Amino acid sequence: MNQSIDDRMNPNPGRAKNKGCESCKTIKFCMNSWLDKNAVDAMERIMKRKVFSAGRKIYRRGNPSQSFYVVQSGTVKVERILGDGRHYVHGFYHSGDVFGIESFCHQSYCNDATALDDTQICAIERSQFELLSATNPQVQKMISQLISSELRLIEKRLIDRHLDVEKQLLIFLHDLTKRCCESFSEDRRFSLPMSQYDIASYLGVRHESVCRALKKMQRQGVTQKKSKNIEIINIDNALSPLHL
Amino acid sequence: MNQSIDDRMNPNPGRAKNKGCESCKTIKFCMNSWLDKNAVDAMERIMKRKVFSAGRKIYRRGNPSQSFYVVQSGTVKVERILGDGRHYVHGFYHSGDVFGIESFCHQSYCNDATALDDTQICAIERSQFELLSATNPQVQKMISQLISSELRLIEKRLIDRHLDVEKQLLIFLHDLTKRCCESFSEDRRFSLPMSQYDIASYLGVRHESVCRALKKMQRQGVTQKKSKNIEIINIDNALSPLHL
DNA sequence: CGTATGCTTGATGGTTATCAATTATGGTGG
DNA sequence: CCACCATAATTGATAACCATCAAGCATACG
Repeated sequence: MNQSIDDRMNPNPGRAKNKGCESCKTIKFCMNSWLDKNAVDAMERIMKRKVFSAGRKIYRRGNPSQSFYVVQSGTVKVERILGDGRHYVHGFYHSGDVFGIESFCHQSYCNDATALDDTQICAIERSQFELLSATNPQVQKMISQLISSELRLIEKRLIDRHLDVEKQLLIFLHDLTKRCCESFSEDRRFSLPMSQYDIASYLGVRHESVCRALKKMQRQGVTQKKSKNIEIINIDNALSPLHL
Repeated sequence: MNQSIDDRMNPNPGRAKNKGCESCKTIKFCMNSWLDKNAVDAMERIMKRKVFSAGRKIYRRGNPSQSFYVVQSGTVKVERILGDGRHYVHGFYHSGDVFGIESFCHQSYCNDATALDDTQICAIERSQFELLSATNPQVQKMISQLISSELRLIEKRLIDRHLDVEKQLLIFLHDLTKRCCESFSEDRRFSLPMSQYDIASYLGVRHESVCRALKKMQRQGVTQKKSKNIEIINIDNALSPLHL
């Protein structure tokens, strides 16, 4: 409850040079894939690149929701603390993901957003975005599509929540692998950017359960761990009975 | 799996006379509350009223999602059958609710929609709606707001899913009371439009658990049952420790 | 009046929350 | 470079909750 202790809000986040979306590695994931050249150019003019170091807050619940964001590199955790003290993780966002959309139709942010890594993001101001959207139907449609994507993701989690912890964790790691490893056939070793506590909050279970499930997967040879890195060995076989 | 047995799709649904939104009892809940007089008139011209009797399908998963809908009276269940055979209930929709929005950004419907009562609805064709939306920023914004509302509801369910069945059921009945009873201070007796199986699918639990929880609430005097009617006696006291 | 569907109840086992305690890890300052 | 601290991860024991299976009852509907 003592906010000042954990107050890591970045008072003056680093600002990266705007090099243009053409040079951005995330362009193939980014919202620009919805848009034609003209719209991309217009979007590019209203995007501001920023850098946050690990642990910094990007926005905070209750602040006016003036922008939404695209992750260029790194990982962002979007969460809030519930009335009963639990942490609810709305989502983890990786390179190419759009976040802050859950608050787009609200005056103020519903969640806190925190950089888990050193993270580069593109900020899009809503006021400028709405000017653009008023004249460009592609841009209009984009925002509905983005909110709709969030809806699908949350609904998927709602449906998966009846599965036992181990299966939920398999699905979580599988999705993470798809996001974090460039190509799926390549190296599947990566370090988990979030803590077991974060994963537990995301899945709605206790951190002890996450720990035990991870251990069990290692014993069964589904994953391997070397220091902080995790490697997915044969997750597909483990997932196949799940009717995904 | 034998679809024809349960094939209750209405081949030729009744069509109610369009009397205009002014005379519609749901106007205070309806999407029209977002819009000014001009936009309401325009919406009114593209809305078609239809009647479905209990058990009829309004749309079906996989069909092209040409319309979305507002409930005038009655109750609509939106659900789909998952890969493992479970029924997942996306939502129940009552007077004034908008449904079909979950499929707005898709080519085809993601779910089946079924009338649980004799139900009157307004259908809004997407093609006509998008023409309207291209020139009217209020209408544009409305669709984002509607999808965003669905997102909030689903997220609420995701968060509540860790609660035990009895608490989830309390919350469910509380929400239902707010929707089904005109004023909250008035009579809180109403008949549940959906089966215990439906409620169980909505909450992601077994129907036996729903039955036991309902019985327990009756024993504790939280609810009373007379034939098919249920009456909420003192749900607020039961809900107060839940930090809602 | 028979059948289908929904509802009810009991017994049992499995999964996870909970509480408690210990070990590892990373970062900080001396 | 090491000692120290805070945080994260681990492990064990126990109890609560719910799924599951099975069987019987109620209700509606033709």
